[in-house]
Amino acid sequence: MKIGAISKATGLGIHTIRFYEKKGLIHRAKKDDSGHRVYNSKDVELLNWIACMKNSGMPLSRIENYAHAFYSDNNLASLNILEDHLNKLYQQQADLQHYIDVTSEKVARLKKS
Amino acid sequence: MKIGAISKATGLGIHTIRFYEKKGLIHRAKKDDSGHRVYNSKDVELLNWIACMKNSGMPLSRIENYAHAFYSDNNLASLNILEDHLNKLYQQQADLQHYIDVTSEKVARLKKS
DNA sequence: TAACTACCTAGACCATACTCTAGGTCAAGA
DNA sequence: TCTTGACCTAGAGTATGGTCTAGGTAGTTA
Repeated sequence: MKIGAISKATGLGIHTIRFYEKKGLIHRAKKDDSGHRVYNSKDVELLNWIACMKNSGMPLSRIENYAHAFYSDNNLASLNILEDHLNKLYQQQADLQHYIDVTSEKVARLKKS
Repeated sequence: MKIGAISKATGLGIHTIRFYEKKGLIHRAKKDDSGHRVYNSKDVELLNWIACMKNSGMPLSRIENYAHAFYSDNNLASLNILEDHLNKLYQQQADLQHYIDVTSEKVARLKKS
């Protein structure tokens, strides 16, 4: 699987994947005889997780921690990071609920006036 | 009320408030005899809303639309923007729930292994 | 063989949203 | 009067996260 294929599989752009590699977010991919990057299903799995975490607002610096744990096959470390992430998502959920409440209230007030 | 006071009142930095003014997000403030910006309670209200919308992920370009409606005292326009914003918040809520589900599942799986 | 496509590298460029600096004014307190 | 602190302007610098360009290689297709 080359970069174009994994790009399609994960929804991340080719430039973005190379950018993540350059940043150290993902490991330097193995290259085939032509010097083209080669990916496997584990890479797809990781990049899909990266996309998921990114979309839920995790900064790349934190995603990098998760990626390191993922590569080290250190389930405990991965678990810690994911639980931490989950807590952040719950916090986000609470904040979001607050913004929804405040905004709904304002909408209701405007509708009455 | 000068810029330092409104900064404390809204939690936005002094530089940030001047930056918002420069961007056209908020109106150019009136100046006193010393050339210092003067704010009133309506400005506090708007800046608090801006902070709220910003924290819930609205880009400044969209916040600007709301600010224009706010200044024009056009309740209908404000209402439209706020309802639109509310819909985006609900969408965010659904997305967030999805990320929570997926992450919880992964956490549960890791705990079993 | 020529064109076409996907890939490569290094590095420039972009958008967003600040954040700070330099150099200066002004009013009040010691 | 001198110093301190809050303010001013214009513009430079920073952080994040991409996105694109130039110039080139390699394999496949007409």
